[in-house]
Amino acid sequence: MRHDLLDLPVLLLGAAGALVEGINAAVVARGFTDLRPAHGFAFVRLSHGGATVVELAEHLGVTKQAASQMAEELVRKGYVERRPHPVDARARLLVLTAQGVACTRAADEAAEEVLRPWATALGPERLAALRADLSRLAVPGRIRPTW
Amino acid sequence: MRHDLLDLPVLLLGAAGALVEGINAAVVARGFTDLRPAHGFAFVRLSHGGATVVELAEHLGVTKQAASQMAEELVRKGYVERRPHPVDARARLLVLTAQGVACTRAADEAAEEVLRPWATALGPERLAALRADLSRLAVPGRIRPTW
DNA sequence: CTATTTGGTCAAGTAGCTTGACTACCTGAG
DNA sequence: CTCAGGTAGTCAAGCTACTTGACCAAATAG
Repeated sequence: MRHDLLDLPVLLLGAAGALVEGINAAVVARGFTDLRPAHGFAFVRLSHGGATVVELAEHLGVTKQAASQMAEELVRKGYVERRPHPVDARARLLVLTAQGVACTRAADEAAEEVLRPWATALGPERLAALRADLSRLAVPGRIRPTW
Repeated sequence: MRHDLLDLPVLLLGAAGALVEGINAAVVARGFTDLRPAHGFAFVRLSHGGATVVELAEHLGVTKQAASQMAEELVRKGYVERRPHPVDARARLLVLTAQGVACTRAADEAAEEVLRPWATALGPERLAALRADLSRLAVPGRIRPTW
């Protein structure tokens, strides 16, 4: 292994951080000023048929209490709705409201916008190769950036 | 732009997170059990001739008060030493102790160890290409993962 | 039916940051 | 030189997103 690969962690972190910051800034610029990146990660999980608090907690890598608090916040801000769970009377299904769906659309646009300069800098084929290589690393997928 | 590029943020975040977690776990396994990844980022800045509190704060992307608190913690734990600044009597130069240097060596070994499976999965040339592409993105370099 | 597990919330505590205020020292204009 | 303003660092207090612990209600196992 080449020794200068050791700065790969820094590069990876920088790229990921810039991406997250950029997307969040673009989402805020679109009027969703009361959201953090962590909320976006929650939206990702909720946007496919909803999820329970426990499922959200697992997705975010936090305790169910923390997930419950975030859910409460998102409900209060109008992005999420609590519905009775279809098969489990204890559980409640968290689903996005119309405002929540609008926010995810804005986030998609923001992501594309932030990625555009990357595509022009690297060329589309190199960027696609980057994505392919990263996807082959079989990353476990835990999203929990609170270091 | 291909539409499946939109999962690049998730991939990038996952890869960066896995790397940071892996390196930190390996460092902890080598006996440095009282350190977080954020301390590693501080060591990166201090390992080249030391730095002042303000310089450390800029590197970490936090306030000088936060950097001062971390410096105090690292001094207390024996990784860092405060020396009078050679040209500015207000400032104090933070430098790594022998223990701090040993920890950075352990972190280098840990990074190599964590990257090894990546090299075998992608092949050395693809990994090098990955690094090259990332470095061309001109990432500002702010390391501040507290979202 | 009872015993255990599971989904969710309430409550209190904590770690790592923030803003604000202050001292000591440096720097530049006159 | 003096002195006004800027800078390095610390102390203090406050905030926020998390944590652990306790608890209830509903599901599930025996």
